[in-house]
Amino acid sequence: MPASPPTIIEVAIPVRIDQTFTYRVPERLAVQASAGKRVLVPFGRRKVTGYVLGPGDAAAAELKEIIEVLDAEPLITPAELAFLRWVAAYYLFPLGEVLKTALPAGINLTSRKRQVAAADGSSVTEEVLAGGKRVKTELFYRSLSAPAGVTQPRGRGGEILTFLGGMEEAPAHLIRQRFGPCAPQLKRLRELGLVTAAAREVYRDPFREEVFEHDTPHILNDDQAAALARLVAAGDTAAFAPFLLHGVTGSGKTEVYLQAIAHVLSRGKTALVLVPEIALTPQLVRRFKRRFRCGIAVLHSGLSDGERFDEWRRIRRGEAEIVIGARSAIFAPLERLGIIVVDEEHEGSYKQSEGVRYHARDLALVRGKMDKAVVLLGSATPLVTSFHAVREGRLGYLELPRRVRDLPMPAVELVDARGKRGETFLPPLAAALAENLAVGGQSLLFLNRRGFATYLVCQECGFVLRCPNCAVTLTYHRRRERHFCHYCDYSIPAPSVCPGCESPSIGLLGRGTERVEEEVWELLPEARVSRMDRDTTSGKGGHARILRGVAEGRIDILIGTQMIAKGHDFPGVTLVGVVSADATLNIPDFRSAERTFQLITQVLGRAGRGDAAGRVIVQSLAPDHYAIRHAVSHDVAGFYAEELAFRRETGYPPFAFLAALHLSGTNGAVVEQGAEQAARLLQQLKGRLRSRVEILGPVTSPLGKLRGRFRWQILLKAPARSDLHRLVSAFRGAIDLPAQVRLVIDIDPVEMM
DNA sequence: AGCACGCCGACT
DNA sequence: GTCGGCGTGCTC
Repeated sequence: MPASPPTIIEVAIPVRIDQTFTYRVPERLAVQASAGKRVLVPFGRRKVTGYVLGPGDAAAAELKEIIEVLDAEPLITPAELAFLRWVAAYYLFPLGEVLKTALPAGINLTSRKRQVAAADGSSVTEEVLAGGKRVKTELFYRSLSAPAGVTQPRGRGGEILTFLGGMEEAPAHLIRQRFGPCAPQLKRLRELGLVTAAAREVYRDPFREEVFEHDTPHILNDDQAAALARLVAAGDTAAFAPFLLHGVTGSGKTEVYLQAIAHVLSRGKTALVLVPEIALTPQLVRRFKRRFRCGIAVLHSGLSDGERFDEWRRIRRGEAEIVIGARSAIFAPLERLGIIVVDEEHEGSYKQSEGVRYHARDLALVRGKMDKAVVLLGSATPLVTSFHAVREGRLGYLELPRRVRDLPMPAVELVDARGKRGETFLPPLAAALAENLAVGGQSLLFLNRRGFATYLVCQECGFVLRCPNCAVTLTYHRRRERHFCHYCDYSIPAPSVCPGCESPSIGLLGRGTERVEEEVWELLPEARVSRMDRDTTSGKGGHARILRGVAEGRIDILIGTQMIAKGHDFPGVTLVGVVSADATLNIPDFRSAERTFQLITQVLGRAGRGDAAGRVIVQSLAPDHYAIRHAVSHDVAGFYAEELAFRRETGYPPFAFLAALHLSGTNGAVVEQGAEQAARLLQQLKGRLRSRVEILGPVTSPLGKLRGRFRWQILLKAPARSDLHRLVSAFRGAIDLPAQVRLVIDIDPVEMM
């Protein structure tokens, strides 16, 4: 006998409360209200969208009735729900919020209270239901044989008719694109009975306009072929199989992704490709569209809500076999998932730091394990934790040690800049820039700091210009004649005298890309110079404009921040100069050496053209530091060995697990009290649980005050993940902070295998 | 996260 | 005298 439909259901609501809710289902909705669908429910004084988890327990509390079932079919499968439950439990975030994050934005209905002017002039509060993305429809035109007595119209109407005659049918946007605004003509054609129009559901496709030429798989070199063979073998076992694809820059990792995915598709499975940032998706999508004729969907935050909803629906319906997207694409509703590729797995942008604080790189491994898929982490500079997992045998190792066509690694010259802080270009770099310009080569200059000068200091009284909201110095931007806070965007006009003592002897110290640009003008006035950083790429297509300039040879020297180190191909670049390799080395973070090594290695990989290895000059104030030494000698294994020794000694990941509790608020004293209260509770719980977690703090966050909020943090270090998780969960259940103090729990992303 | 209730400062 | 600031509590 079939189970009778539940009359009581458990519902997850997207609010910051760590509990689910139970509702009654009226008889008329009983059959429809199944797990995975959305329901509109009364919640407090408003109506909100919730997610049905399954049958509920008749609790003691009085239950409200659901108002409506919003979906005909479930939005998520039981397997997806299991994954999202894992995410909620692991990151200590309410399941309803996790579900909302995983689903396309803007689909939910909520009631809002609004002040509405009444007829008599007074105002009344009115409840309005808002939200809910709809499917988009478009008119499709089709030509008919002309009815008797109707002559073919002249002018634009006739042109359109001829155009339609040559094809089955055409959507309105295509006609508009070819003929410009033509609504009156189309209306006339319909009235004459020469065309018919039918509304049809369409997808808002971000790549609609483009046509793609096909290409065929490239021939692999021996390393690529060996890597592919292992991926193919793993794919055929249909078991969870995680790999690190460690390939030097230019070694052809993407071609391995493409062919591994082709194999997965041939087995009737699907593929998910994660990329670190939106700017890199178009070029990758084009490469995929040229190779594959199956459905490819794109998911990232740069799409409009409508586009994202449509891409999501295509995937949900099984119309896309490949999904390419940024971190949130880890939640893509792909079924029969065969492979997850995480490109540039070391990139920090895989970490979501608002709302649900997940790490997509880690979740790829979790989801891959649940779905029995191959997980392929690709990088030229893998995370230290990934490298360690390889050594422990938890991650398969695929190596591409050579560049395609056996292009040699660039020759790197390390220049000791100690005692020469005032000089932007030491003689070797200045000479190399001039030589390269003379022979018509392109150069890249890398400095990971934007603006002109890092800070303003008074030579008279020692005053340093700082942000009133954040504990950082203000960076001087010459073009805009202002000092900016790079954390909160606060700015003030550049003062001409010291704001403290009014002395005119103020100095601008520390250099950024803007100043490097100026100094290149002075050094090489005939060079065509451009700069690429957040200040010059802010507008729409700002990225593309500069990249095109370089590609078309209109730029001799490109100066940039880490933007130029990542992903983009600069095929004509024969010289790379690192102005100061140390800018990122001294930030107070145990990962700063790792980040510096990765950044330098990535930027070195930009050198080389055709079959010629490029030339690289690295200026450094710390030429003996192991991160810089190993980066310039391309000694990846050497760096990891030293970094792992350092991590072992200091007790950082992968030899310990971390969590951070961030407390913030506008009242410093209250936040500090909250932090102390939290630390005391942690100590108590630690004793009770006999936990081996180390509790550091409370301490003020590195930035103390950020964007006007006071910040304190408590760091937790544990030898085992389970230990850490038990303590933090217990803490979260027990803590009762004043409402002004906001608590954010950051479970540090470390290896998940 | 909203949303309303509630209790203290500067305004028509 | 009220408008409105945000501190506090609640949501099946």
